[in-house]
Amino acid sequence: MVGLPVVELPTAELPTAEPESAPCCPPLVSAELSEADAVRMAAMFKALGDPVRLRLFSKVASHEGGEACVCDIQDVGVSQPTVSHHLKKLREAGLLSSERRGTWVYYRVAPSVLAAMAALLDLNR
Amino acid sequence: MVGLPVVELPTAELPTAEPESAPCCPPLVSAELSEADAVRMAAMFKALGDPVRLRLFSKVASHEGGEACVCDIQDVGVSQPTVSHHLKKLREAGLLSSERRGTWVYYRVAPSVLAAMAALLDLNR
DNA sequence: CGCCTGATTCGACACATGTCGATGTGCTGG
DNA sequence: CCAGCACATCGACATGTGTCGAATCAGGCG
Repeated sequence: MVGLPVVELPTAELPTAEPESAPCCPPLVSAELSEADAVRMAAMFKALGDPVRLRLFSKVASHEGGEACVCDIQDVGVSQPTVSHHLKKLREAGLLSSERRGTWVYYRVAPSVLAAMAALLDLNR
Repeated sequence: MVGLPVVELPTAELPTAEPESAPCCPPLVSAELSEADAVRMAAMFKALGDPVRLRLFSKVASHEGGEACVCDIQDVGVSQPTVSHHLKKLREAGLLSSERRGTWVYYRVAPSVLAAMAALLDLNR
């Protein structure tokens, strides 16, 4: 659980795919961030910086089996298109991944995300 | 340590003298967030969701002695008023506190912030 | 006092973001 | 093949956000 290598964030799985294979999360407090690192990490924080998105992320993360279909989590007080919009943002930020199975689309937390956040805070030092 | 009334984040006020001693963040992945918690936590993430602010935060956090004056950290590629603006945002989000000593204003990371982020990720479970 | 330096505030502006209803797409079942 | 459900995309709109220069405030120093 400890000593994980810094993990890479997809940053986008849409048409706009970039190489962008660099590690995402140097410790936040032990050394000053480079501009490039700051941009990448800020994108992650920004994606979680909306109450609706944070709730959606939490619903997926805490859902049984580690995944949830949209219908399971879409009750967050905004319209269905808006939910879809926010899920897309989370996907583009590399925090969630999606997969269609039959009628439903299932979302799960991207595997390396939590480890990345831990590394970010330098908690496994 | 868990299950207590999560604390209100400042959300405003420049005087910046609030106690702010309790943890702010229920675990993010073990259970679904309430709307109120989501709003509070999202405000925190949002404050870190800008590259300039993230760099400023990192500069303060990693600075020797745990504090830095504005002149030490203002080289982030934007004008000095913009730096001041972002520092204000970080202050309002409860992430930094400031103190004037003579000519200079010193910023430091609010004491409970890092612990709060750790709790948020449920890493001390 | 007057001035210089450090820092915040103000006013303005371009741009990004969150939201909605309407519409489109993909799959299933009759 | 068509009706219907689950999601996604589109277009539009109000609001929020990051940025700047100019003005202002706060201290130190001649």
